[in-house]
Amino acid sequence: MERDVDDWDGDAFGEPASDAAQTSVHIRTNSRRGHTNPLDRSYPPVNSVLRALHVLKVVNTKAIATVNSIHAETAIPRPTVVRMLETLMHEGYIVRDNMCGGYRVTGKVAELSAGYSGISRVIEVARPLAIGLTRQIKWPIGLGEIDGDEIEIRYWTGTISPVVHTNTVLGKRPDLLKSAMGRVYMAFCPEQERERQIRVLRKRLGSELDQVAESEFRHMLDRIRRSGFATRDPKTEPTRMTTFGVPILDGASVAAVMSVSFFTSSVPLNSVRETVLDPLIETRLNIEHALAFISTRPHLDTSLQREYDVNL
Amino acid sequence: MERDVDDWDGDAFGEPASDAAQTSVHIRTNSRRGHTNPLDRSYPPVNSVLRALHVLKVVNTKAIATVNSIHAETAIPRPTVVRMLETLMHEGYIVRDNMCGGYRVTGKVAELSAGYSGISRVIEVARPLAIGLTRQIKWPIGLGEIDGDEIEIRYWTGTISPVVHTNTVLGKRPDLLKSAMGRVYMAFCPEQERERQIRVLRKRLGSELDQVAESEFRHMLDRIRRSGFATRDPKTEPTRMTTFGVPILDGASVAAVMSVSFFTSSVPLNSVRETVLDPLIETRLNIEHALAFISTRPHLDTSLQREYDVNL
DNA sequence: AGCCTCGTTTCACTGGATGAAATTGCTCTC
DNA sequence: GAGAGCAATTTCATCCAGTGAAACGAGGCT
Repeated sequence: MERDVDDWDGDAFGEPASDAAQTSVHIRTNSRRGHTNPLDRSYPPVNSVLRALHVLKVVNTKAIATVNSIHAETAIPRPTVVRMLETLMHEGYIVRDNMCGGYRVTGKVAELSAGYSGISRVIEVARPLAIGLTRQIKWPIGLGEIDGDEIEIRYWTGTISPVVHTNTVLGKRPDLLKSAMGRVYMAFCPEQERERQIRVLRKRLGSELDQVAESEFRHMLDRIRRSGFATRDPKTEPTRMTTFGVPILDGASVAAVMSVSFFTSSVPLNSVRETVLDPLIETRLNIEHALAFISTRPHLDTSLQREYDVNL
Repeated sequence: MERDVDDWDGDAFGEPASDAAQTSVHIRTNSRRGHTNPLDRSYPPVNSVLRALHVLKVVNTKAIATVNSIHAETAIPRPTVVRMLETLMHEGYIVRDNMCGGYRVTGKVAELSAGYSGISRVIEVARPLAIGLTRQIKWPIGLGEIDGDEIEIRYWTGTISPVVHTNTVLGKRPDLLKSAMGRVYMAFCPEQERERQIRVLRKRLGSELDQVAESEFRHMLDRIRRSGFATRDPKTEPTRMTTFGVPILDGASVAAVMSVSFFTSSVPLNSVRETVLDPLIETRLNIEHALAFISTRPHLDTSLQREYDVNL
């Protein structure tokens, strides 16, 4: 489809249109400047795919669905409804069952939504807040998650930060000992997980992590828990920058970790707390509130909905 | 595709092939005899739909997916991968985000699997057990769920019962006062729900449910809770048959209700317990165990999986 | 038995889906 | 900074996959 900046209302996504978007410059998926336009497309949608998804959605809203009831609700011709159903049956997401008198979804549909329970959900919630914070303080925000014995950085607002000219940090894997994200994860993760990770560190580092070093590390973690944030070891690269990290907690688990980096020389020491750290902590709290909200709101559960006594 | 009975291994579904299936007779979705063959198809699967589902499944398995990583895992050509991704973006299930360096699923994917949480899940678990019971005792088994102020029958093995020649009971809506399913629901549902349903009954029946009748009803529910099963009021149709109902509990909630019906005159009174009721109760316990098992088993959660310390 | 509804099957039609090739943009190394 | 390599996107000729009206058959209801 032809790209038209007027089709995109920046305010609809809680963020003003960037210069790049306003001038209809297409931002690629791996672009390091600007941000992708949610309405950008290279192709028209594939019609049969739209239909199959529509049929699947409708079958999910009914206990038992029939060809006729799906046709009535979707306006798709009956032979096409049958074709879509049989394609979904082929993949195991739906079964046809005359003992039910229709079609129903199977447990296998879980694989079509399982990915949302992880970092995708945190990013979806955190994204507008992180973008807002970068617009406010200029410095880039990162989001990462534990992956084995390292943190993997999954999100970074550096593409819209006016002070960022460096390469990306997406995909980078900061360690658990010296990085801000790693340290804050170790401080706030469940104790059993922390002990397990420390055993892994002992095994990997050998004499580099002797009893004295380990004791110092544990005391550092205590201080981080009390203060609520971690700092990257200043002897590690990039040495001209400071990085703070805070946890994103979802209940008792560390759903993600968040960081901010800035040139040490460009922020007066006595105002770091006010201009960088406190806004970071406030954004963390907002993200956690939003996560808690979507965890407790009523989910789409048709049986619950139908049991309500409707008083008109 | 051409139907070939040899392609279907009845044992794979825990049930022997019926005569109808063995002779390749096609059983329709609304057929009242025999059972549908899971491998029966009128059309070949739609290729673009298969690809889109495959792409969606793969994106769900990754935190952040790229065109190249999806191509590597699916063997789908890159332009086609982009086409499928953009179709899924069109429906809101996936977003492209250069701040993540790739594509990720959104919370909207929940609507592709939400339907499984209800009666579909109970039927999926209960189906082989109910079929086994009908094969054992000959009589048809029904499964229903509460829908507003009535039970809706969602499943019935009458299509394979050798003693059933009547019309179907699928879609029938037995009431909460006199039917076996309704009474057992009222006995075992949470107290708040029971009181709400009784208020609805008072409103609807007026003087037909005076204080004496209501008190008798409550005492009956007490007896049903103690005995573990309900019986249909013998004065209601079909009068020549007896129906027993038991609850299917999932935790504290009544996930479904299950019933068996038989000709009263064809089962000696002194052997009803042994030949009909006890097998029904045993099947109920097996279904509940299976439901509990799938509720607690580890779900597909990629972040949890990746955190395990792999000791090779 | 007759009529209506639902589910399935047929098959002529055509434009939508395809993917190799080209192009463009990004990453990494020296 | 330059250049090679890789990733993402775009182009467009091709053709058969997806379509759905019509027909058919099975099931429901009176």
